[in-house]
Amino acid sequence: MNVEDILKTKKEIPLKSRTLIHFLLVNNTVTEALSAALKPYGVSLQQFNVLRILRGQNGKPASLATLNERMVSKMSNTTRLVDKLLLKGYVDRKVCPSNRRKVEIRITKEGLDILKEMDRSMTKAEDLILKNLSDQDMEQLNTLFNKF
Amino acid sequence: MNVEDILKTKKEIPLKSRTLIHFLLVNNTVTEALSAALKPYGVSLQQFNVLRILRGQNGKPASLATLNERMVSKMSNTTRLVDKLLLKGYVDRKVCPSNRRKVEIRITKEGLDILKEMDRSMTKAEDLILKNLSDQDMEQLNTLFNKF
DNA sequence: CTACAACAATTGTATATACAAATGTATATT
DNA sequence: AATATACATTTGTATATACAATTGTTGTAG
Repeated sequence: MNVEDILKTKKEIPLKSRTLIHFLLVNNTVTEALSAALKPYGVSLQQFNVLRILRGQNGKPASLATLNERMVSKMSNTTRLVDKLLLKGYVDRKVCPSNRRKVEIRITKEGLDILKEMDRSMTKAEDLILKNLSDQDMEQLNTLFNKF
Repeated sequence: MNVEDILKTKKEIPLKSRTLIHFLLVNNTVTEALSAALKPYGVSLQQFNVLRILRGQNGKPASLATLNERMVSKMSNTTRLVDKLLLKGYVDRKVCPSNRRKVEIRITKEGLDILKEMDRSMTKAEDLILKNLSDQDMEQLNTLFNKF
């Protein structure tokens, strides 16, 4: 993926701008591929993310605030995001008995099952996205990403 | 920005997943910073992008299809995106006389002026986002991004 | 114990995005 | 010329996201 080709410009783009534009372009291909992998399951990347976080809790419930901390996007979504997962039966939500301001969210058996299937699909997508990168390339990327 | 810290997990994450998660995390910080820089001007990143493309046309009009090709996201937005810019007076749209299916979109004087201001603000944001990266780091990133 | 601040989640509203269907125009086929 | 096909954009609809305001609950100071 060459930036100048895509932007169809002859002018040289300053290194910083070029890097960020390139970043955003790659982001699109990445998120498109990942979303496509989840499409058969009818969940968004964010919803998948929440399911994974809940699985990582190993039965312990998570509050909305906890989810939000671990996720990337904003709070206001989280309520409605969980609503969607609830409708699909992948999570379970109840008021926390010790602090009624909080809610306890858990992944259901059904959620765990479907998540396992999604994992397979996601792994395939990841392999495809990263097929041209060596392990060393990825290590390098991670090192560079740490500088952001 | 360390991935394991953010995800609060003890388990080692496979290299590929780790790389992609890290990528998405960086994407959030990047887009947040860039959007924030544009906020005072009341335009989204996409709108800014369109204005830049139009400036790059040097007076030549662009059709929606052209914009769409140069942009990253999807067509359906583009009509409405241009609507917004039109409302703000930053662009001008008329039916193409030689092919009435097409539209000719141009950036206005006002658009050019405001774009110049935005550029300053964006450059500052870029500097901030990339403050920990050397030129060599960025070159490396660009090389790696070419593999996607 | 009352009033007030802080907390956790939800709701409202506006805007953005994705995908499919529809509109209007041009080109090609017969 | 009439019809079908392809093209370029627009519109409809559902969903996603951002930000502010609101609700209900808990903790605390007087």
